[in-house]
This record gives sequence, structure tokens and C-alpha cells, in this order.
Amino acid sequence: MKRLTMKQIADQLNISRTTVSLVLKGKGDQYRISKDTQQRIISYVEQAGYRPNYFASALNSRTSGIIGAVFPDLFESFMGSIVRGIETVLYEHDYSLMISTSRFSHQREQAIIENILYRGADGLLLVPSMPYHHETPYNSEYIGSLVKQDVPMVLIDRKIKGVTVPCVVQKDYDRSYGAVTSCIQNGAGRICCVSFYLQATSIEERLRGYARAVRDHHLEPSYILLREQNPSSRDLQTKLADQLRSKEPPDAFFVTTSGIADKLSWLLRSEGFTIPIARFGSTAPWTHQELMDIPQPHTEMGKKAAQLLIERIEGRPVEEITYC
Amino acid sequence: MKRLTMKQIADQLNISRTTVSLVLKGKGDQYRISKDTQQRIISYVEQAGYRPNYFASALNSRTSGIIGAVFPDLFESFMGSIVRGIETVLYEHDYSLMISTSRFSHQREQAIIENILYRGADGLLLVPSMPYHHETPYNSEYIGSLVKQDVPMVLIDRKIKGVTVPCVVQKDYDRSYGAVTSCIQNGAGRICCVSFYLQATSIEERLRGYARAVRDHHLEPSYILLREQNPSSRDLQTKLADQLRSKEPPDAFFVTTSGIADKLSWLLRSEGFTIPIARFGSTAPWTHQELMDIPQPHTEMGKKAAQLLIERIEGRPVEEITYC
DNA sequence: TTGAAAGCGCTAACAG
DNA sequence: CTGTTAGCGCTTTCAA
Repeated sequence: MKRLTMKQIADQLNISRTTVSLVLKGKGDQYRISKDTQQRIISYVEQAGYRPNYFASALNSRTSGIIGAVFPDLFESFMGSIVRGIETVLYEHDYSLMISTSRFSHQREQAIIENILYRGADGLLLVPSMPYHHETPYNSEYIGSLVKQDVPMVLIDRKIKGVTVPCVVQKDYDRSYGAVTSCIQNGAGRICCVSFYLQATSIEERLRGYARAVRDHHLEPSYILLREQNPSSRDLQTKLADQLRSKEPPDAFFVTTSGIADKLSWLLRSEGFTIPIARFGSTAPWTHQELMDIPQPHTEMGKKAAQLLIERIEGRPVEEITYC
Repeated sequence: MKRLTMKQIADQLNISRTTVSLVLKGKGDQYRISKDTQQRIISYVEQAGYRPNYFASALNSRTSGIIGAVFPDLFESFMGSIVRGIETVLYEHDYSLMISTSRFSHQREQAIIENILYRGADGLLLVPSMPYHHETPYNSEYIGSLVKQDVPMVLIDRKIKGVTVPCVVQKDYDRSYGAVTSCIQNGAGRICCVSFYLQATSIEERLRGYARAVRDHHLEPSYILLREQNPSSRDLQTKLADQLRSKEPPDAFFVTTSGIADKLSWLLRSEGFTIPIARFGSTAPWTHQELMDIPQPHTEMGKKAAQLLIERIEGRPVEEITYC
């Protein structure tokens, strides 16, 4: 895959490299280069499929036009929605996106960020990979060092405690509070909260919203907290059975993530229960009517994060927390 | 985000840049540089968080260590599975991945590939964005020109007619034939095939497998062919109603993509029908038992494609078609 | 062991 | 209009 260089073009056309460079940079008219020469260059370049050497330009300009993005994984389709938003904005601003996944590993997350920065990314978008509550907490030291190095960065969906970084999150607390309250107003008196017990601020805020709404209405909170990534595990099943068998079984569920809600809905149905579920996520066409959805503006979040990052790269000040 | 250069390190440590370069390249021992000096360099670099300038290296070596990948979209989770496979292999070989989405636009696909190549990618992985049958066919000219320019490239999931490019696909024909045959052996006599009518070879092969299996058993084929991306559209619903109301309603369905199958399953259930469905895709935990799944080795495909691409980049010959 | 020097492909003055 | 020159940060001989 040998590539054509500017020198070769110049030699081929018997003109100077400067001329070629000028024309290709669109400064031909400015330097009063003959229309004819310009045209010769343009057409030669097109016909030969010349691509300027990006590394040489980047070496000169010290910017890459690349934004790195790190996700825990891309299997969950909401990550895809975030990517859509990010790409939409970056594309408009002539940035390219370099995506990697940390596969839920904190160590890999670091390695990947290092790689992205080594690759000269102008900025970084990060959905941090958070541990469960029974695991060691997220270590903010590395991210802190990046902040100190002045690496432009925006977090998505989750804050990292202990460091000051711009962050785009959902209105988790408010939406949870609202959803639970509306369950109560619809007559629910025993709302069970089902959630991954993950150290992500988004989850924590949802739990907080639930707890507060329940408390404000003088009800007892009850929880099913899961420690596993895979929602097909037995964990939910056994804990659910306990709840349903208890003296005061729930008459509504509040679920913090849509995957669990799908599984829960299926379990309830196959046990013959019809109990409404309020959950974060949106209904796939085939799910059941007892689901009440709390919409999640993932694409918006992606867009917003990309916008903020660009602002930050271009030196404008950026607020620390943006709610979507 | 000013970055430390090798020169600065050398000056700081009062030694030559060559020495620093040599040590950092791991050639310290080879050039018999004192352990002491080596250690000084290493620790300085670590403490200062030095990252070598990637563009300068790439400019020298004329390779980037970057592989580009283009997907129609990342919202479908099977794309995420492919990414997993790709990343697993690339990570082992110290390549980085640059992902973009074409958003189902042929034009954008080209623009994105150009950008990736401009960015110096060493190779390209592509899931081409295919049009529907009522649209203009995929234009293979651009891809053909890349092949002529000797750009290392591997296609995933779909072949492009008219160009010779290595391609990793599923055993679509065989699996379809097998699934339909097994429906017939289970007593089905009227199997309706439901599919996007997309100009993708994967889909076409599945349709071919269906047609052949039905024909081989002297049954009549029947189809519901959809022209839309979004499976929540009315199209399926009305066409399904026609089928169910016909004098010989289907007693089994064969569906080429899992999204449609989910929707179909839901429609059938809400109309009170219990008709088995064979489909490409895998069962989410909450779906119904009447689904018979044809497993799709997406992660395997991603791995295989990445392996082939690396072979190709390193100059080894690669077969045109690989089945997973 | 280390320094000097050339060069990767392109850009940006500057002097014709 | 066009050629010359001096880098961008790093790698790689070739000498010392």
C-alpha cells in the first residue's frame, strides 16, 4: 500500500512542492497561482487517489482531529445510542472517533486510555467502568492524573468521585422520585426496588430517588440488589421468590435498568403474577404492557458530551455537571 | 496539554537523545548502555508521564497500528458482539481500533472510509451498508478502487458482488436449509418466511436456503418481505394479518433476523396464536418458548475477520471466503 | 557507550 | 507565481 507523496506529484507535474501544497490547502487563489496549474494539480490528485500524509500534518500541527471514547462494552444497545449522538456532533466538526471498550475492567480501561492518548487524541469521552459495591471502589487516581495533565475529557452517565471533570448525566434522582411517586399515586403501597448494586452514580441516584419518594409517603422500602452482570442469573429469581412469598408481597416494582426489568417481567409472567413495573429504559415492541418507562436521552447525552468536549478542547470553560 | 519530548528528557538528564531513544525502545542492553543510565531514564519517564509522539513514530515507520472498522450502526447488539471479537484479537496484536458507523448510508460509508484511510489505518474491516431491493444496488466501484490501491480489507457478514475481497460470513444457506428442514420434520407443512428484503448476501443466502428446503420437500413457499429498517412499523402487522386470514395459514415461521422475530412473536401472542418460529438470533431471557434459535457466531466472525486482516497486512495470502 | 547527522512528508515563512 | 529553507519529534545508521 505505497502511497503517493506531494514530492512525487510535484516532480510528475514539473512544479514545486510549495505550489502543490498551496493549491491543496486551498490557498491557490490567495497566492495567485494560475488557474491552469491549479486545475492540473487538482485533477492529477483526484485521478491518482492521493491522500495527504496525515502523520506529517499532525506532526506539524500537533493536533490529530481524533476524539477517543471508552465504553464498558457495546453490547448494550444504549451504548450504541450514545455513540450516535457523539458521532453526529463530531462529524459536523470534522473530528473522527476512536472507540474502545474496557470490558468492565478498570485495568483495561487505563491501558486503553493510555493507548488513545498515545495515539494523539485531542480529547477523551469516557463512560467509566464501575465496580459492584462488594468490590474495591473505583480508583480515581489515574483519571486525576490526566486532569492534572490537562487532558480534555468529558464523562458520560457516571461521575467519578474525588475528581473534578465535566460530566453529562441524566436526571436520575428526579426521574426516579417522579416515577415512584406516580406509582404510589396509582395506589401502590409496597414498591420493591430492583437494581444492580453497582457503584455508579447513576444507579446510586436512582436508588436515592426511590428511597426518598418512598420515605416521603411513609412507606417501607424494600430491595432486590444484584451483584452480577448477567441478568439471566439465578440471583434475581431466588430473591424475587422470597419477595413474592413474604407476608407483604410487592404491588409494584421500580427497576433501575431495562435489562433487569425485561427479565423480571418475564419471571413474573411465567409465575402468573401481574404486577406493574416502572423502569429506566424503553419498551421494545414485544414487551408487556405493565411496564412504565422512564425515557433515557442517551443520544442527547452523547451529543451534549461531544459538544462540551469540543468547547473544552477549544479552550472555552465548561460546567462540571450537565443534566439531560 | 503540552507534552514532554525526548529532547527535553535528554537535556534534563544531561545525556543524548539517542541514548534515551535506545533505552525507550528496549535496545539499551543491546547497545550496552549502563544499567544506571537506563534506570535513570526509565524512572524519569514514568514519573513525568512521558508519552512518545505517535505521529513522529508513525511518520518514520509508515505504519499506524490502527485498524479501521465501519458498521452500518451500533444499535443492534450483534454489532457489539462483532466488536468484541475484533477487539480481542487486535488487542493481542497491539493494534488499535477506530470504529465509525455509516448510518446505513452508502455515501457516508465512503466518506468514512476515506477518513479512516487518511488517518493512516493499516487496514479496514467493513460491514457494508446494503440497500433494500427496491433501491439502487450497492455500488462496488469505490471498494473496487480500494482493492486496486491494495488497501488491506476484510468484509464481515456480507459479500460485495463484483469485487474480490476476503470476506467472513456465516453459513447462512446451510443453517437456513437445516432449520427449515427440521421444521418440516416436526410436522410443519406451511412455513412462511419473514425477512427484510435487503440486498445483503447473508439475507439472500438465508432466503435461498429456505426456498430450497421447502422445494425439496414439495411444499409451497410463502413470504412476508419487509422494506423497512424499523420493525415496529405497521408493515409486518398488516402482511401477517393477511397470512393468518388466508385459507392455508402458516403453521410455522422462518425469520431471517432476530428483531423481526421478536416483533412477530409478540404480534402472534397478542392475537392468540401459538405458532413456532425458527429464526436467526438468540433468545433473550424474556422471550417465548416457541422460538427456535439458529445461533450466530458473531464474536467468532469478528475474531476471524481481524485475524485475516492481520495476515493480509503482514503480507500473507488470505482466502476469499471464510465461513463461520 | 554516546553524539552527530540524515531523513520520514508536510508546512510556513521568506526571498526571489 | 515558484524555489529554498528550516523545522515538527523521533529513528536509525555511522563514527567517535
